[in-house]
Amino acid sequence: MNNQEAKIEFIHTWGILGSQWGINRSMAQIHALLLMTKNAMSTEEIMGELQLSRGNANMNIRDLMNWNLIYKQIKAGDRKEYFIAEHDIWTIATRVVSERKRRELIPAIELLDRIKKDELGGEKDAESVHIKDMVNNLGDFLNKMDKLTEFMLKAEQSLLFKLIVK
Amino acid sequence: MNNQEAKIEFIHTWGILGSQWGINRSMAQIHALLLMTKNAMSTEEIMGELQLSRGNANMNIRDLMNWNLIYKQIKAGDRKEYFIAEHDIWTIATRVVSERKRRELIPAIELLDRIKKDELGGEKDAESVHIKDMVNNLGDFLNKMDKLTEFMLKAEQSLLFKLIVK
DNA sequence: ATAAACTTTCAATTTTATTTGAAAGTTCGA
DNA sequence: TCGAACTTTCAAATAAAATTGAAAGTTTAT
Repeated sequence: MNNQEAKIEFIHTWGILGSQWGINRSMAQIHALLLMTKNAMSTEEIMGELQLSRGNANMNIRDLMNWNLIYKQIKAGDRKEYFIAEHDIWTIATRVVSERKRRELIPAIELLDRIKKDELGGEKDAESVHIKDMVNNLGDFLNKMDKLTEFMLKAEQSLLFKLIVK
Repeated sequence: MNNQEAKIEFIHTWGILGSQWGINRSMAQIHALLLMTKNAMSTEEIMGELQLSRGNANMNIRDLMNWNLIYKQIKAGDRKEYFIAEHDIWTIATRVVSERKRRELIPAIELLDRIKKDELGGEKDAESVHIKDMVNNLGDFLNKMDKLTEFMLKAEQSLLFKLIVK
């Protein structure tokens, strides 16, 4: 019945959800914690709040920085590093899309390009033709998806949703 | 330099890619194999081709059927079940989007709805206001994403890409 | 009703991913 | 240059996920 409880519930469940879709629980929870925290937190504070080891906290904080989902913040007269989340949801979304593109889409496109270039032959039997068709179709589709993500990354949030969602 | 080699390379690498983005290797490989195979295959044939145990093959075949990415096919005068992949790339894409929506988006929307309804209080301090704002903004955004996936699922392929990709 | 042909289940095992925490590394002020 | 304050690394431990294969279950033809 108060916002502190809401925050705890959010962090807990976001961790479970994250782990269901392939993001490790610690990373999802650190992100959830920083999302719901207005000000920057130190590694110590994060470790304490989520009961994580130093190594685990450090490694997942670095991962989140690689995703550009959190930033380092320096406080004057303090040697500790503090971390603060990107709080703008549309910015978060574009960062996630851009990272998924880099990890999921690009390697698949590269695979299909390589196969097309190096391996596809001109055999005319039905199975061979099918393979060639599938490689081509899948390659074309993935390139369109790539364009689609580019569009989204360049578009303004309001434009995208006006266009699509009325 | 021939299509059979292309098929083998595709299956192998698709399995690795799949496992990098949270789909288990067996499932990704079975899907790749059936994608690249024109005709339906039996469990035995799949096991043989990919060197999987019966249990593993059976379980991942069932998963792929739950994703609606492969279908059971019965051959007259044969008791074995055969499996064939959905070969149309746009149809595959809509099935994947629809499954990811069900698994990734809906649970997150439900979490935020629940928090909004049951837990958010009216505290006025900066941290509490921040939590409330984030829950609301994230909830709104996820609902828009839900609309976006609905749009994609209803749209024709050509419409979507004409609209977005010129 | 039986048995052969086939599919599904699941406890045990193996593999992979995550987490820990102490040690090594770095930075900075005095 | 030293050492305190802090961050990073990484081998070992733990936890989670995938895989195996034999046993149990199901279906069908006779």
